[in-house]
Amino acid sequence: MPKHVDPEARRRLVVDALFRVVVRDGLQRTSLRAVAAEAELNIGSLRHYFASQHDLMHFAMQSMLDRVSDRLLDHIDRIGDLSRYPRTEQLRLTVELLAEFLPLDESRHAEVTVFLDFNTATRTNPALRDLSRQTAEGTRHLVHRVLSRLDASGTLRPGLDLTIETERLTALLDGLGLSTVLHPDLLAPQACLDVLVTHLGNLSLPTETLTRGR
Amino acid sequence: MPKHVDPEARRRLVVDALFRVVVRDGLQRTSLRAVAAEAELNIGSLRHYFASQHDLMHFAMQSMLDRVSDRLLDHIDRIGDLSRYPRTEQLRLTVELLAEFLPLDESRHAEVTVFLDFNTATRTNPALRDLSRQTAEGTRHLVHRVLSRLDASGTLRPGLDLTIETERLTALLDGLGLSTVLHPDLLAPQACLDVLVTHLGNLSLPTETLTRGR
DNA sequence: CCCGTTGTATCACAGGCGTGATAGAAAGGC
DNA sequence: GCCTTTCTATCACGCCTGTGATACAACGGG
Repeated sequence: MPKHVDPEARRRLVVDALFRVVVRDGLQRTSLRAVAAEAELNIGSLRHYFASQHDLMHFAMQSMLDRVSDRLLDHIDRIGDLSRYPRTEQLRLTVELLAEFLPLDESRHAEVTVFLDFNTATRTNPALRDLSRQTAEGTRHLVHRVLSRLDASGTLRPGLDLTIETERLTALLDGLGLSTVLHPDLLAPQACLDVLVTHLGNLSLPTETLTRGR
Repeated sequence: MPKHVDPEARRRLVVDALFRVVVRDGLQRTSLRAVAAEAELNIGSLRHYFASQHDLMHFAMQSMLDRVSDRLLDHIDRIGDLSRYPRTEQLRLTVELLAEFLPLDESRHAEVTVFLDFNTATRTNPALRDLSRQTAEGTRHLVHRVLSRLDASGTLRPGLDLTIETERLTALLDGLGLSTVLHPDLLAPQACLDVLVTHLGNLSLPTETLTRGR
């Protein structure tokens, strides 16, 4: 016995509309009325599902983070145990995993755009700071874990300071996302990927050593 | 015979106030009234020096970019001909130059904060897009030039793709700035610098080769 | 059928915004 | 001293914002 409307689906619909408005007009111009219009909903309806603007924003940001997180966890699951792959393959898989952070297709481009707008907003918006903080820590943890696994497999060059390398790779991913979102014409998706490949190649042992070590 | 007020100084005063408001409250909440209050000026006065909000914003962004640009050019002048230094010194000088982009002290922190807020705003603000675009290109040119000089001096490892390396280093700088501004507690200035040093060290020939080559 | 819950739709209000218009003060060349 | 230019200060207007209040429709269990 289904209820007339599914509140959860309704919220998703609203949040999707919000994302579209943010991508199109920026978070600054994302008002309740604009979102309602985009969702083809009356503002009264919208407010029935979100008590306040803050509620909507918080829920939207949380939703975005959940989607990214889910996709990453799913990707990690699909990979399984990294150490069972040959080392060159490990690098390829790692690139693919980290590419989830990059705006390489339209969907991820939109996602990174929203991500960026929300996160920069948190600097002066205490209500969302915790979310942003946790995300930043989460990203670092993931990057650190990935690097640790590669290191444990002997794929990386010895003597790397993983703390620094984590920060370096994280900053690289952030910077690539920023550039691509702000200046898509200056940095094509493929170039973005090339940079990531180069970086990981740089952290790893030379190819001949890798293939010998397979 | 000095005029009672120097219009140029007045504008600088207003722009400085605007920067403080942006740092404190974010660009979103930087209204004419807020800037006027921060500058302890009447909004009528403010509007006498800036015909419209757009004028003020454009002038402010241009001013910020000019300051960064001036500081960089000045720094480059101070260095002079890079190739006359030993190679390890070249790296140190390069780190120092590129550190001008990083929020390592309070002044540069504020600057990067404003820079970031303005640039992210340009995504959905056509009025400032050109400025942002030129800046992005300018940064890439500078980074490319620095890498080229190092390469010409034989300080870098051979076989590097400077196009990719330019993008990589630019993204790294952007990412470090972003992290430090959004999460100062997660990435200390010194760590920021460590990452940059590591990166440049990574691009260059091993130290023993460098000292032999001096 | 009836009633409570759920959803939809409006209205009104206070507050902030950029901006046009305007009035008055202050300064400086003549 | 006068007059023009420069500067300061206010008022009012229309627009958009989030939100409280409220009325009305629609559903679904009893």
